[in-house]
Amino acid sequence: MVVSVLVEITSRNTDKMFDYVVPENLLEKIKVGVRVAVPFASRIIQGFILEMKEESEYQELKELIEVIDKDVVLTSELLNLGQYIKETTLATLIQSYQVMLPKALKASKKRKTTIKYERWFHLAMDKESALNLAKNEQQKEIILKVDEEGEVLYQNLVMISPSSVKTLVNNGILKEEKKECYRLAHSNLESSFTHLLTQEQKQVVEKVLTNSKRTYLLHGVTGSGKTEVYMALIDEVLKLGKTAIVLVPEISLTPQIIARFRSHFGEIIAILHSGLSDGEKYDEWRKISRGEVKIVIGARSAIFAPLENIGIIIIDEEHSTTYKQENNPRYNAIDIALKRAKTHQCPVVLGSATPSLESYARAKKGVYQLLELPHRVNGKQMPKVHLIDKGKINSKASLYFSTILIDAIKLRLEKGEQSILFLNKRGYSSYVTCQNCGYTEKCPHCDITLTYHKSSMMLRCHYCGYAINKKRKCPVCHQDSFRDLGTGTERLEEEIKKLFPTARVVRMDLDTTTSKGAHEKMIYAFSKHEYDILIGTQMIAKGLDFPLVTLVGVINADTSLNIPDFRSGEYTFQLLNQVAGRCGRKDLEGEVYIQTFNIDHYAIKFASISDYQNFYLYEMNFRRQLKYPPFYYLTLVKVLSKNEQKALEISTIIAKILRRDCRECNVLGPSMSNVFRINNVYRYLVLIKYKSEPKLYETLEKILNHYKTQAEFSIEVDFNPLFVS
DNA sequence: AGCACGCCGACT
DNA sequence: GTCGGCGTGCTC
Repeated sequence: MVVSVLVEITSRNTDKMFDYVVPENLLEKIKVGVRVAVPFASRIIQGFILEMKEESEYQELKELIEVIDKDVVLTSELLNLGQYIKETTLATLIQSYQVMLPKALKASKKRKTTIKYERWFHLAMDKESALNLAKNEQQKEIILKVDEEGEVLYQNLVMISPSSVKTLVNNGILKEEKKECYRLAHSNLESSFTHLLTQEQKQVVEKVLTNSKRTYLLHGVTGSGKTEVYMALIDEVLKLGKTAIVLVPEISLTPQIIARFRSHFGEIIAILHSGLSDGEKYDEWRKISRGEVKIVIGARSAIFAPLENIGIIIIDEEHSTTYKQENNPRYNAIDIALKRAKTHQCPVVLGSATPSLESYARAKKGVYQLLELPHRVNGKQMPKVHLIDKGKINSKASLYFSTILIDAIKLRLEKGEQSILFLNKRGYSSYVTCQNCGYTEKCPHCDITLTYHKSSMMLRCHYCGYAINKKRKCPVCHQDSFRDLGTGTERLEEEIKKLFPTARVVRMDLDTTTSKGAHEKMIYAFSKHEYDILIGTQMIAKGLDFPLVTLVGVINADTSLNIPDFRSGEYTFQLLNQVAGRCGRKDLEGEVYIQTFNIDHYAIKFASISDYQNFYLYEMNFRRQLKYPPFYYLTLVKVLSKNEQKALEISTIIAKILRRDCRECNVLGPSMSNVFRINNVYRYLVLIKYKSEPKLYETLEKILNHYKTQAEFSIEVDFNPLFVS
């Protein structure tokens, strides 16, 4: 017997099958989809069995060394899915498989994450004989305890005497048994979820149930109760004996959401999120793989959960950019969902208050079926939004807050209500500039200014992590005239504390949430009204639900508007909508204040009146004129090199080949990327626009294979990229 | 990816 | 004369 093995080496050069002879003693263990150890060149490596056959064309076969798994890790569905990922993203096949599995199942030189075992002890004989054999009081105590409970964990015996336990086992009185166990810290949050659906929600659920092979776009305003709809749908799916996958953006996978699902569905859920350790993720994965759970909730990669018999796939906040993986394989979880749904003949529900233009356009064309939840469940109007022209702010109290916003916060403090202040920039200041000579502190490895973090007195590069202590004097003119320009959340916090010395303020951004559980603790404390004001970045925009929040302030709506990307308007609209949706969710009315220099910008205007329809029409018109998605497809080719000339040279050649071989494409560039140098690597971009281009994949694959042995530069291909700078 | 093989410069 | 630099090419 011969097996074809895909070796676990991340290189285009080795991304093919290698055949091995199966020795007699392993014949019983081999299966397609298990991991094996094989000799490869002069070492031993891991790989996956992808095929079994009687003979090989290759003459000098080596022998398989070991079969690692007892159970299949890549089911036949996942094997096909990996092929699909490779074909649609041009990643290597091995990358496509690796992305579907937990880290614990990946080959690595470092210490491996393994299955955790518990040590259980029981009596090897009856109580009386055991007691007769006992040599001392401690041994007797242990025997009595074990007899009483039948079976006892090691942890509960060591406190009596670890050495006695050992002796009893050695003398054959106690018997030890190792049992596999799962490590998972259970959330102890209670949930007040009530199960009654509104008429609107019921209709949506019924529509999905009538045709279970479609893709649905659920367009529901913030607070319209999309989660209740998801849960009701899953209830129905479970009744049919089927399973469900729910994807949510990582940052909205809050303890609140988890608690809601847990209290409704109990133990049949597996939850996959970045807060889990590798071991915990592996445990959750095994529960899924063994069919011990029926529902999987998780971020992007949960779409690969090895569930059987899937009855529905739900993708919440479907417009979220987190569903696209930004490194190889550059897949989009929505595409994977559609592919898996086809295999399982089940519906996909894409939910959002602000659907991506691509999805909404598909719904309008009838590719997806549109479902709408236009009202909030509490019967309340959407919060009132006030636009504040930053050009006209002349508040004496503060540089960053308009008087009207300060008054609004003050009012909330007096009424004992909570406020959320949003600023999409962390740190203290985004530039440190010398007022005397104009020198600005920049990262030595990247083309970017350094951000000042006051708490650590350091300047940091947000691209490569470079950090230095802040200097007192300008290194160029030696004057003591550094100024901090541009405001981040850190300075905002300082300012708020100055303005409202008695207010209890908490700041949530990447800097304050790195330690494990910090994020959870802050949310919990804020929900218990231990704070009056929550200041934060992007991470507070999604999913949070606090009944006492009646004010949302957007300090600077222009940060997302100014990113150099054709989707900046769409991102701004989505962000403002989401942030605004954080208030007025229960009985109290909410108000939103948005400070901006672009008070007439369409994205801000339409967001302020929650007018998705007109935003969509306006944005579509712009996309049509400039030949952007959803009217045209995009593919982005990046050429990276430490050698600036080389990057230019290769990207120029690639653009030329594409212009020659893909005549139906519009090839733009090469151009320098927005941040030209990151970590001393230069990047050139070639952007391809097309309605249909039959030869594009083939051409790009040829280019990748042609240059696969090159070490001086690398080429990255991104189909349907979300960021093109 | 890693490692061997291979062909040219500075050393015990 | 040898040690070792990293360029090229192969791995069932």
